[in-house]
Amino acid sequence: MDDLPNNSTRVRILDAAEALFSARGFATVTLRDIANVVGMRHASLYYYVPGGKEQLYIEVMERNFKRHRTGLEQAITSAGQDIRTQLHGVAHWLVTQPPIDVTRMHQADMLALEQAQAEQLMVLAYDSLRTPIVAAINRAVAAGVIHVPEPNLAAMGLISLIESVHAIPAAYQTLPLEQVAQQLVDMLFDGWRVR
Amino acid sequence: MDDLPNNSTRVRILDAAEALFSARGFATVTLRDIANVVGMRHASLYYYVPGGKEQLYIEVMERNFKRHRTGLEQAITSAGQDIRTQLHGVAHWLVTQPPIDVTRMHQADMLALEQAQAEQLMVLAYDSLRTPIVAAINRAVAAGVIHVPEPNLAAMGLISLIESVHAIPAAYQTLPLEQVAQQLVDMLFDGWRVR
DNA sequence: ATTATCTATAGATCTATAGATAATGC
DNA sequence: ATTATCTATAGATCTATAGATAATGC
Repeated sequence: MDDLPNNSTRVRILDAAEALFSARGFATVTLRDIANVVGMRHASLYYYVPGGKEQLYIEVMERNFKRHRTGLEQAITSAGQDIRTQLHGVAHWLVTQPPIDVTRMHQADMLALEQAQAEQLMVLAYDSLRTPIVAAINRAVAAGVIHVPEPNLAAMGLISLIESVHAIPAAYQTLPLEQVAQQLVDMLFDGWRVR
Repeated sequence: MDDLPNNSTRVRILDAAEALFSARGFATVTLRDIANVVGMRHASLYYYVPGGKEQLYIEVMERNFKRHRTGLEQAITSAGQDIRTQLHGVAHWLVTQPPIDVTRMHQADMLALEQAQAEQLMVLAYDSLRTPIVAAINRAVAAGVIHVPEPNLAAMGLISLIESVHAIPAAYQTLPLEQVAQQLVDMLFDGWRVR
């Protein structure tokens, strides 16, 4: 990486870009949108990110997923040994982060990138999100506490389920997202079928 | 509605637009993309849809959700009384339809529409998807077969979980989507916790 | 001097419209 | 005559670059 002016302005640009790209995707966000949040003209962004919109997206998403990997690992570790509590920790972490829409990334955003970079980014995304959760699942399966036939599928399904809280319109939000996400986790953990 | 030239070409345009908008969203799809699929110049689309891109999106999505409502109801009805089989029917129906990404719709696509139309469309979306599934849930709850604390949340969560099959890259698709969707339904139905 | 930002603008692309032309139906 | 499609183009917007200007640090 080139570290030209690695100061706080650059971080503010990345933060603004991350929030916007995460919520709305590559095509829907313009450099003007990002510059407006930071409080500068869009041309000035090229001083901090010479590669332009595409580099900005890739850099921001790589940073995002690397942070998610450690964030998820810490959320699970600090939750103790109980798998349900660990999953609540996962839900809490995800809800306090910018939204992740893996389907939109895969089906829309990646089309704007060169294929090699797109594939690399998607691998990073899947690995970062999946690995910590699959590890927690496998430990609980080994302990005989849960039964999960397809841990990889289960981990990505859990992510999608939790992220679906961002589909709820403001008018319907009676509870804080944090609690809704916990309800969704409990639903998946306990299952619909009566016991 | 104006029914100008309500022939098969118009239906082909709507079909192409629906597939593209559903997969990639409003901003990522251009009128050229749609016209290319149909095999005409993008200017010719205005003959069939004078309201342009926005009308096309709204009309296509309204058609989409109305079809989902009846499609889901029929999938559930024709599945018999067993709730698990009914949910497999839901999964089968959804997987054979264009993908639905409610989060992307809510957070990105709706920004391109006028607020009143956006709200109306989102209400139609939620009602069309939720109602048939909530009805099935409530029947099974009344019969004492399942336990679902928040049926509305559960229904939308189920949709998101099933639609997450579209986040799987082609290289990882070892099973047909139909079967993966069924695995996800079973996972939610049975739950992770050992019985 | 260097760093950070701005103005101005080129070039590409997209939506939408106007008007011409070809194909079809009476 | 009407229906269906095309060409050409206006107007808007977006990414990106060039070069000017202001602010900062030695």
